[in-house]
Amino acid sequence: MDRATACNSRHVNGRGNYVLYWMTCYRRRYFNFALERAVFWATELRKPLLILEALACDYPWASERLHTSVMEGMHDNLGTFEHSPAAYYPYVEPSPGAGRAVFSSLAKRACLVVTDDFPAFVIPRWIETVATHADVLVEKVDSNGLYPMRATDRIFLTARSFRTYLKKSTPSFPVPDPLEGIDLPHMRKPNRLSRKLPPIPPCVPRDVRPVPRLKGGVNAARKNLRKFIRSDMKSSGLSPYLHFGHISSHEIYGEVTKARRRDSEHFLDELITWRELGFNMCALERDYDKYAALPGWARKTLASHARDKRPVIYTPDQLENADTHDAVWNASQDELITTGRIRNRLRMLWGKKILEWSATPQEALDVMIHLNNKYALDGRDPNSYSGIFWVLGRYDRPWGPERPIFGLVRYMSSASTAKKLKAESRNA
DNA sequence: ATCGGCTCGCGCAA
DNA sequence: TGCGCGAAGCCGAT
Repeated sequence: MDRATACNSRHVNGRGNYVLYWMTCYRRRYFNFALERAVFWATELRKPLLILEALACDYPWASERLHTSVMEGMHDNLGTFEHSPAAYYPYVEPSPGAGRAVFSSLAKRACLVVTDDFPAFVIPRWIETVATHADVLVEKVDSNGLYPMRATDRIFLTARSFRTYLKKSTPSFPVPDPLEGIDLPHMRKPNRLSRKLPPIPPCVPRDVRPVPRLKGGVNAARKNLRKFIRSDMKSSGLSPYLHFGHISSHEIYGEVTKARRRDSEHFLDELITWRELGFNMCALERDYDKYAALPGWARKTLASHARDKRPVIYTPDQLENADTHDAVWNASQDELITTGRIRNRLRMLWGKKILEWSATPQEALDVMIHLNNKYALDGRDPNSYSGIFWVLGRYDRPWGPERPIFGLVRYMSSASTAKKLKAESRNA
């Protein structure tokens, strides 16, 4: 299986009480290779399966908004795992650090730990810490996309070459429901765990409000998928669900293909080529979120314009508060703050202007990462980093004429973006 | 409304 | 070695 990776060289403890699935990113029952793997181990060892869906409270950019989405997903999962052969427990960390003790006491009694292999944000560090301290085997499993992200060690620099590579590879699919028809021993409720969801802990910052119109969880995800396929196939709105793992790209691919719509090609390219291109970068490039990982031509051309006079410079605070002279840009930043998303076309303009209005490209990068991770429901994801770095030249090519600040990095203007948006809404 | 040129990396044909 | 082509553009010429 090219989706499972051992994270330490410890052994499976056949005398453990259960197999522990530490669910951190694929927060779902269905189409989940990691859960499938955990079920395999539990069956093999004839042990109960304990699923711990964990939510920390002190990771960077933790907010009421993100907690709400994840906990809505937990609420759905309480339903989906009810009457299943596995023991499912949501765990919402009540205060900073509390989760460590709970996790390590659970891991002590486990035969092994299976967890989600996610290549970005804090997850790789968490897995490393746990793998170092655990007394048993820790396995991470890749259920991110149709193609295993570690099947190659080549970092792809253009979508075109990645597309050609994918055409030559074979996608692999998890079973729709890994718990169907499975018989496992039952287990007693572990201490300190409960099937009830607590309120959002007081330590979670309240400054980024939830988005009631965009409910998290597998039920809302599937509802949105059905609606998307029934309608125009233009903007799916599925990226927050993909990010939290409330739905898998395998299921989306399956449903879209089943519908046999002729206009689905663009969407599938976005879902597969572009989405998995981002996972390829994060999985294989250690510095995926650092300025230094930009392509050489982009760094070179931006450097040669580093000392260009900026007609306007806004501070990170002014940008965050949507306090610029540009109405189109302010609207996109407002949209990000209130809805947790920016529409596709505006998203790129949003970044290009941050580059134009920051003292240096490095500062622009910092601001983009901060604002996107803080407010976007689908932030902190390989795809976010693709979008942000695209602004600075990643996956793009040079475009003349050479301009101030941008050099040969593609430029965008608010006026023509606004014009295109208007034309699009007229056609709709 | 549509077209080419701006410029680089990659894959493929030769 | 050369050629065509590429997520989201812009600008000026027709």
